[in-house]
Amino acid sequence: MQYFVNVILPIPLEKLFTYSVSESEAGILLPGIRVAVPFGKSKIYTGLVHEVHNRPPTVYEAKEIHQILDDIPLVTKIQLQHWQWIADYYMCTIGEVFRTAVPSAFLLESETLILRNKTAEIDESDLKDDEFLVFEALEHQPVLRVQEISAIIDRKNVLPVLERLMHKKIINLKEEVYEQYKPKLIRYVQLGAEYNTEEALEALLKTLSRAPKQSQVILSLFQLQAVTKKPVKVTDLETESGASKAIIKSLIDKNILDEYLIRTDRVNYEPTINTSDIKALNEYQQNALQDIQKNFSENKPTLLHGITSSGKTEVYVKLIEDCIGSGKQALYLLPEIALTAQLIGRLQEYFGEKVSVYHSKYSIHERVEVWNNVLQNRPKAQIILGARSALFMPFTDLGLIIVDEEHESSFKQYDPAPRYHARDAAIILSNMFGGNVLLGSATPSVESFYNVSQDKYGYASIDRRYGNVLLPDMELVGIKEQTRKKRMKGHFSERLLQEITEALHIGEQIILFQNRRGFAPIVECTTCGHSPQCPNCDVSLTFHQYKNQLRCHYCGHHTAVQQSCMACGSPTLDTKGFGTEQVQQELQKLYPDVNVGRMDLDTTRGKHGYEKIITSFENQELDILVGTQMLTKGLDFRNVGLVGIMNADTLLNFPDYRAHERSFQLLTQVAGRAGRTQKRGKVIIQSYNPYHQILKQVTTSDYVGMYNEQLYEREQYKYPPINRIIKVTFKHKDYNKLNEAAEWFTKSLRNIFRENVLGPEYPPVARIRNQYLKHVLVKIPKTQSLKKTKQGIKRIEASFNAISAYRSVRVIYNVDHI
DNA sequence: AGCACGCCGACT
DNA sequence: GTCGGCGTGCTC
Repeated sequence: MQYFVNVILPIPLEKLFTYSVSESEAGILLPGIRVAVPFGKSKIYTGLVHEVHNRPPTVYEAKEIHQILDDIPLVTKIQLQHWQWIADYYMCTIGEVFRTAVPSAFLLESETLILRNKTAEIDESDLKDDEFLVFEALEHQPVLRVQEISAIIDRKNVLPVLERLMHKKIINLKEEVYEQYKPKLIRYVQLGAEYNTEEALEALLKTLSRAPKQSQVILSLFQLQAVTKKPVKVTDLETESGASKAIIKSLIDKNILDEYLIRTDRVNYEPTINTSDIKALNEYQQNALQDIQKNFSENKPTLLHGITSSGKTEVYVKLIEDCIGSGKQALYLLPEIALTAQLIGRLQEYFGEKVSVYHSKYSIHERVEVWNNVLQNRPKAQIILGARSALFMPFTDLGLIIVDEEHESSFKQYDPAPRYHARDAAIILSNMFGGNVLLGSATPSVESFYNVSQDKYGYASIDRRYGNVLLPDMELVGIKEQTRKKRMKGHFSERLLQEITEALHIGEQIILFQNRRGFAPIVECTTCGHSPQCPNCDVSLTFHQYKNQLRCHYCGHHTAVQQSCMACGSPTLDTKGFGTEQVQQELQKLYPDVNVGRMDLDTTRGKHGYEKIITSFENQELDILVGTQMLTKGLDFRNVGLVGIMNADTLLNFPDYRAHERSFQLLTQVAGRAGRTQKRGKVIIQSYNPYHQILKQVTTSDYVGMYNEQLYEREQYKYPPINRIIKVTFKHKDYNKLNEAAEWFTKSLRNIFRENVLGPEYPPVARIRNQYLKHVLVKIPKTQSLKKTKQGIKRIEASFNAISAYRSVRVIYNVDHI
């Protein structure tokens, strides 16, 4: 009897790959165990066992697996099912899901190592120059990597050289597979065993009397041990004694100190946090909770519609408590940016060590540890708090998923595949466990509210702010007239400045929102009208004053700012539009004594980027915070009295059927940052068109009005949630080829789907990173089978790929594109 | 996706 | 002549 495994590889190929295994291996292997397998001529990949079977492939000889990497499955059966759903629904391969779902440390890579072959006789004169260089390098270093060889002989293609050396029996090649994950070891020290007696110790101190630094280290060690009775970390000893690493090392070398290593968890929390009791819910929260529980008893996903600062988190906490009380795991999903120390701290306050955090700013090692803790259903990972990718944790008994800020578009992954929506995928996952899902938002997505109206989701609401704080007072300020009459100071209306001065005067903090980073999006020559463009993308370069650079926000290209026009040489350059940098600068000029901070992509790089800014604003080291939409994501500042929106028009005029919905959500969310305590907050919205319907709906908090209007429009134009959409993107560096290919594909689509095919159309930015783009939209009416539609599209793709001229054009599907 | 193989221009 | 450029096809 022969044995085989079907393996998922982390590549965008539809099929699984079959490898042969021995009988004993077949006895060990289970779906979800990783295996290292040879793939192609020389690579070794990490694959995931999908099935163990006895059916030999008919048209090819199966290769043998290289190695088994786990003794128990790393991925659960439910996960594999869930992955398959994602792959089918979002039109990608299960391999692509595999790639994003597991921490990258689980995907081993192979690397070719070059070793010296000691057995053969070498005739050095027989070697060519480059061969000699490699030979010589191997005399000094036992192992070389391909990359290093490439550097030594200063050439990209090293294979011919290596082949010749192999032939001359000078080197051996070895495929090294290595685990990227290494347990974290902490170095501890203790006094050497021979100094355990008092006499020996005294003698030691005496000998060290002429080495004051060293004896200080010993004394510090005693002090530390006296305090804690626990093993002493080398790092602690360093800080306590003030001695350098070298001094401690010399003591270790002399065997006066013993060094030893202990394996630790990276994801430990300081156990100093006192878990506090969960706050009692007020009447409105209590009602909402009851509604939710009623829907949960029918296993219905439920939307919690609670206005900003109505205390949704307390309701979540209560539900989590119930969930973990019954021994199940809970998942709390948030948009990436809202995952701040603030919220993590708040949950830890209630649940202590049971909370683990998982998101992209955590290192690959930390992610592996959280993964293992969840897989083993350890108490410390009973509650997972994370961004959309936390959905892929290997839960064994998931009772509850909370999707907070449900309307956030960042729950939908845009690039690369799988282009999944974490909210929707969460509902599917929860179904597989028979658990419950709660979607929370102050401004629910039109989709979710529609699903409530269709009785697909349950509904609960809180329409009172916590502590009965009033919703902020919102004021629209038209700036068209003021601009014309030159009565604006920079981008500030008199009204806004008045309120800022007032707020500063009474010591309140201010948030100013401008949804564009940098200083100005366009630099223009006043003489010839030329403006610098990105060489790789079809966009103008954004001026960043702070670095005196022109930057492309699509590909990252940047150049220094030119003093005169590149086209005509005229020195009169002007900027158009404005971003957060400019707002910050203008403020600084208007209020020289005030501390103005800025929060956007440029100031929040790095693992603790957000936290630094948020903390200093919280601690009131900053009086005014200027920022992009990052500011809207669930931050809770106590002392903000005024929120200013610099220019609402850029949001409203976005060329997208969702622009109005999104503007409503964004503006409502920013406005909600004002006045979270007793005093009523103030919001000023500047706009060229203050009579815009959406702005009116924002100021009157008319969510239902916005929803009805949007639904009417979407019905008219057949957009979601009435219809489903699949966006097909074509991508190629050759403009003409792209057009031809897109035209061909669209024509075929139109043959089947008729008027429900839109395009092909260039996106607003038609070229990114030297690749031209074209979009086609396929609308799918309620009555049309989604599955059949996808099959139809896939069939067209198959014939498309059969045309050799088109094959190199990338086709990208985005199901339910936002 | 990688990554080899294969066929063409520009340089030691 | 070699080197590396990119188009093409395959991977159990």
